[in-house]
Amino acid sequence: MNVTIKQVTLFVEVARSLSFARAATAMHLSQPAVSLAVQNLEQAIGGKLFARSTRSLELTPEGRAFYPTATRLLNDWNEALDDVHNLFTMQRGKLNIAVMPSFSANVLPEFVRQYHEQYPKVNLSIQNIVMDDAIESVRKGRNELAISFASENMNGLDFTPLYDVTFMAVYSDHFLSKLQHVDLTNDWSALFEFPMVAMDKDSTVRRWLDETTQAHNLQSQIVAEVNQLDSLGQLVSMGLGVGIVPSLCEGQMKQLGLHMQTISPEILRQPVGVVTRSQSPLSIAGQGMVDLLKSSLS
Amino acid sequence: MNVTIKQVTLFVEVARSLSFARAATAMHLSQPAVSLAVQNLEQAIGGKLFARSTRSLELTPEGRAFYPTATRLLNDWNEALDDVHNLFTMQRGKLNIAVMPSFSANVLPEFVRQYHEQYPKVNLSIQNIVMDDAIESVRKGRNELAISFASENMNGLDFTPLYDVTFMAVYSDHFLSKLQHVDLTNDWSALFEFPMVAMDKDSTVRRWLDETTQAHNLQSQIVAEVNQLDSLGQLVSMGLGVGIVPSLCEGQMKQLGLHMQTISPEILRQPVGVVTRSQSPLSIAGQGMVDLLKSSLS
DNA sequence: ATCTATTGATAGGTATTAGTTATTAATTAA
DNA sequence: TTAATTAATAACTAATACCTATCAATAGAT
Repeated sequence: MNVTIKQVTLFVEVARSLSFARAATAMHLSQPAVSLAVQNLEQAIGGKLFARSTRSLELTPEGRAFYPTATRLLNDWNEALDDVHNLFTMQRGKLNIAVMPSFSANVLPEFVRQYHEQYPKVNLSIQNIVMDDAIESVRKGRNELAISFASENMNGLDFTPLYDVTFMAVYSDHFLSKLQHVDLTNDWSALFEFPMVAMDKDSTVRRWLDETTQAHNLQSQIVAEVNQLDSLGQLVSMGLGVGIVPSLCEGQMKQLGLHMQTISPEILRQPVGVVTRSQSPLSIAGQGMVDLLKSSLS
Repeated sequence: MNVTIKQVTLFVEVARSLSFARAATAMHLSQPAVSLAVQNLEQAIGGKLFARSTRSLELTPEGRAFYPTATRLLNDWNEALDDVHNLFTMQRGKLNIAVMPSFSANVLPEFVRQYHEQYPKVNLSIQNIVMDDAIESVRKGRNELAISFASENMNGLDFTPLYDVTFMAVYSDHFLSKLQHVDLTNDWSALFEFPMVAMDKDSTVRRWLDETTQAHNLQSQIVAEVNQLDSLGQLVSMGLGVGIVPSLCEGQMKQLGLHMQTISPEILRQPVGVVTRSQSPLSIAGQGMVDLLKSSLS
């Protein structure tokens, strides 16, 4: 016979109440059931835990020695199972995610607030890194998921699109008179007559911009390169030139007193989505994140 | 369904081997049995521990989180049960006993050696106190058993006699010529013609001696009172007088170069035995002690 | 693409175990 | 001595753990 949780539980209950009958009613069992269970436990561990006569019941020295150990075992057991259960019901848990900068600067704060409201016990760790690194961190397993554009190399990764990012022209008062009546929605080439402030060469946004201008045989006059969208906004606001930024940044740019205008959406349109590992299942906390992203961003 | 040890054991085994089939053979079960057990466990804790398809098996994030906890639980469990088992097989254990001085000075050392040889893992704690305190300590539960004479008040205590202690006369060369031809076995009154070294008034041995002399209308000339048998021996060896000591001390006295002679045994004869609590059962280690005492001292 | 081998899930039946009621034995209190 | 209480035992029943047989899915080989 192997020792079971139930046997030890019953031992503790009998030891506590010093009565087989009372322990039985407390555990919703019949008295013989408890009697048998304790007998089996005693046989399994090779000695008596109780000294019993029909009218008196007490622990043997070994029973007395085992009692605190037994309660500790049961407590540990229940606590551990509770912990896993809470993991599933998302009352606890830890979720590591990676987020690309353009998302983190704009949509993320409000989104994190929502997530935390819904899953308050989940410890959320957000890593703010460039797209390629974000995707790589998911591949390596350091983060459970990433929110970013889709990359070319997505071997072993799943991409769940959330929404498409379009790009907008941004400019200051300086260019207002020349641009406010131009319809960039149909033809964005007019934009290339102006000096331009762009992101660094290694930025994904810049790469797409270059590819697209090349494909359309356009020539851009880039007068400044920066490595942050915010810096780009600063330079544009100084009248250095116009810029092309993800529409997500609209709020950010307008705070700098800049004007924004939609450009032909078919040209520069990129899906933003959730990157996860193909084989690895998501944790409950991670699945909750994906669900919330889907419902609140589409 | 309640979570069982077996279920968690199987979870750990499957997680370790990353195969239901291998885990099954390792645990001497069929594959469906393992499958069912893990399913039941998953249902009990409210979520999946494994992400399984027919050709690939891996832990979910929750399963990964639970795995170390599960192994810890199982280790604790087995270790605790081993501990109790060892308590019963006396590979471990602690035994507190009280021993009265006259026993501890003579018989005890060799006896402890025997006990330790037989039960090497038992941590034996010996308290060396006077008879009444020894008995009281058992009543209070501070010691599991005591080796001593029987006391008058033994309410709630059991006394298991081991052997009878007789008393002997002890004297130095100084009294040799006068005593060596006297037959104290039949008539000990001759002893009272000599000055006597005795134990303190509060010693049990002294009390019995006084009671017995009074009952026989004898008059003792006590020239010195000491509180230790060894001191008594010292004074006797200086020729101060004769003494009456438990026969157990024969060796101790002869080492001091003293002579010993049996006195009429019916007069001063006291049973030495094991004192235990009536209701409380003995620990296995304690029972072993009693058994050894019985077999080696009777 | 098709076939084969492998692996986990499912279904149905059986053996084992856990739990039940009824009864007995022992012991204390009246 | 009797009544009441308590744990152990016996005999039976319900629950469940486990087995065999089979199915479904998939990766790798042909």
